[in-house]
Amino acid sequence: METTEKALKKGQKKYHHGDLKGALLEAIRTLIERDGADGFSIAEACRIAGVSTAAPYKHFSDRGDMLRGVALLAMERLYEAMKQAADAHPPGTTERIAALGQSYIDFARAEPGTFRLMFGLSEDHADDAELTHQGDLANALVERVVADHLGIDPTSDEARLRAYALWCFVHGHSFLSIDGKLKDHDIPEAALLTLVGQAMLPDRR
Amino acid sequence: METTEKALKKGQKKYHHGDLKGALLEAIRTLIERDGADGFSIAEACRIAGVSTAAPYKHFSDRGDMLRGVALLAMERLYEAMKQAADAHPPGTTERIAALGQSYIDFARAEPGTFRLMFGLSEDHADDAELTHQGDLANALVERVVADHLGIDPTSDEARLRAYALWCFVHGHSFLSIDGKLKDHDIPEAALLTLVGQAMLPDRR
DNA sequence: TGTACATCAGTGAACGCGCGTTCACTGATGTAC
DNA sequence: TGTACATCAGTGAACGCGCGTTCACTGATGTAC
Repeated sequence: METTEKALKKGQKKYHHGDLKGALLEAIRTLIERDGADGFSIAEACRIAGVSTAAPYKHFSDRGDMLRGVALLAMERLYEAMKQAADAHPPGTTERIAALGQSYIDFARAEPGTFRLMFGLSEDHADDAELTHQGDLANALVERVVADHLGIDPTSDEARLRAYALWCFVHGHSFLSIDGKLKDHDIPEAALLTLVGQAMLPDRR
Repeated sequence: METTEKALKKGQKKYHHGDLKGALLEAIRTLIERDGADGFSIAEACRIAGVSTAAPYKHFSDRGDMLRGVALLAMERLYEAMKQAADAHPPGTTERIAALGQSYIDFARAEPGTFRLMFGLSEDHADDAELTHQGDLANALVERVVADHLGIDPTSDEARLRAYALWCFVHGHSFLSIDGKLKDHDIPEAALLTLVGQAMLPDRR
């Protein structure tokens, strides 16, 4: 490790990469943003990471496994962003709901290719435990925030229904936005979030 | 034409296909449902249609043009389905809003691959006149139905905002549904549509 | 009604391409003694 | 502290593959006369 760091500092090439898995995931993510999840190639990711095309197979079983890795990391990041957004406002406020939705929309806009991957991957990895778990976390967070807002039980049918309705709306807007369907609409986003938040989740302050 | 029909009835192979363009579009649509828009291959569509791999280029400029053709037809069909759903109920009723939304959701579920194509195609064909026009038609329909429901001007900001909000919701639910994110949710769809319809578009009967 | 002809929707063979994956290998690393 | 060694993350060359697209061509069609 000592030796590795020295070599790094001197800028020498080293036989062992140090964090090839992380570097590949980042390279693939970049390529996905440029070419889409179906357009990226392992060969190009290897070129970016500066390794041979056989190297990734020490860390991933195949192409699908690489995409899965990118999607899982992205879901973790999305969850963190949503959590921070919600925590930034007190429970029961329209601002909290709006911030939660906005964090989701912002993520989709910042990484549209990765965002599409996260949801398009489903068919191949429908019963992947880690992906499912990460999705459940985000879903539970929305249900908790919505239930807090309405002052009801997070596990009640109403909380789950309203949380899902909110998610649908935010998800749909995110997709329409990154797919360019919003261009000629000039819809004010703040007004949109306020309308939905207040219509479906009446403020109880 | 006479000769062609005779040949058809006798089941003979004929040099000229008759409607190769239509047959290819249908073959491609089938493959898109099986393999996704990025997964379909021209070669396989040709095998299905029973022609050589060079034949499609008499009708389409390239691969992208073929996808564009499928998307355009699909958008026309979706628009017709939405129109029929709306026309089946009197203006101002919650049923009309619900039926309009349901027709959209049903289309997504019936042809998920094609549905994804219609919205994922945007980047390459952002300024395609026909695709844009077809999209505008559907959007105007939603705005008209929403405005009728609320008894307001379809071109008003409020009508456009509420129509877009409704679209977001239905679009998001459609995607989450076909991406399998609904599996563990067991959300009752009727309750969902009613909640959203009544919350965002109060019934004025 | 019959014939000559222009049109153009098809053929089928070929092309170059970059891909995902595998293979036997090499050499840096950390550890046991 | 020095050495022998197991480990395993890397190499680089090769593979077979199916793809999208192009080409000169062929032959069915409809039309002008």
